[in-house]
Amino acid sequence: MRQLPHPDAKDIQLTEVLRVLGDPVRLELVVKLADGRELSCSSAGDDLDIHKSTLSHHYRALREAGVTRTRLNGRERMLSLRRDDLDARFPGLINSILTAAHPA
Amino acid sequence: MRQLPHPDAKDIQLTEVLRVLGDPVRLELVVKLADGRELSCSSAGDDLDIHKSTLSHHYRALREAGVTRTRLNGRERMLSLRRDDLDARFPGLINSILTAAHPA
DNA sequence: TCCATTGTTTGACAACCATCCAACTATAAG
DNA sequence: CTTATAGTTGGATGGTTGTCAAACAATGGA
Repeated sequence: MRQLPHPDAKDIQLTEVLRVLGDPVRLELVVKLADGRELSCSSAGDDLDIHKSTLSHHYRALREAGVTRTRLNGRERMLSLRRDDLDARFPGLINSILTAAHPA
Repeated sequence: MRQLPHPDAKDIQLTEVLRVLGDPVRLELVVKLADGRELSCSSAGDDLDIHKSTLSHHYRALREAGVTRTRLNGRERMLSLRRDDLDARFPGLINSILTAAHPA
């Protein structure tokens, strides 16, 4: 498995995006990726008191919904937000969600 | 029961809104309310092939999440989208969701 | 008063979900 | 080669969810 499967941008489903983001843990993870950085799985979840396997399931849900992209990098997996793809498909959506979620 | 309980605008939670809208049936219902009309429960669900009790549960979920308002009117219940409240709390969110969901 | 209409509630049920734990894979480092 | 690191996978579990069906409540009309 050299690469992880990601849905094409055109196949990203709105209800899937909303469903996946309708979980506090996953929304928090996405907020952490909002600034465009790539984060490893461990650094993305390091201040959440959640078992690593649970986080792994969340990462998969986010990836399969098309919300995040996962890049293999040695023994790490770098997560990033698929902002361009999401913006192209659902203009303004991610922005307004992140604005709403951002405590500042 | 003269009035149904609705959350205050300030108590509407983002994850609840996203979770509730992350269901195809409920999203469809909200799309139908997008133009600002009030719809009775039966007219809102008349072209969906779903049992009326199931729809009733969806209506409650939408109302309790703060997405819709339900007004008692005789033996009907009139549904409407709480667009102002949602817009005030999460600027642009409902708009971008409706735009994304709109088939045209 | 009786009946039709509108919608809710309760129960049942299968499916799904978030979580933890233990075992596993794969890569990097020594 | 051996060990440590980064994540995943599969099982188990308890809780939630979407659905239908049947019974119920409330209103309006005949």
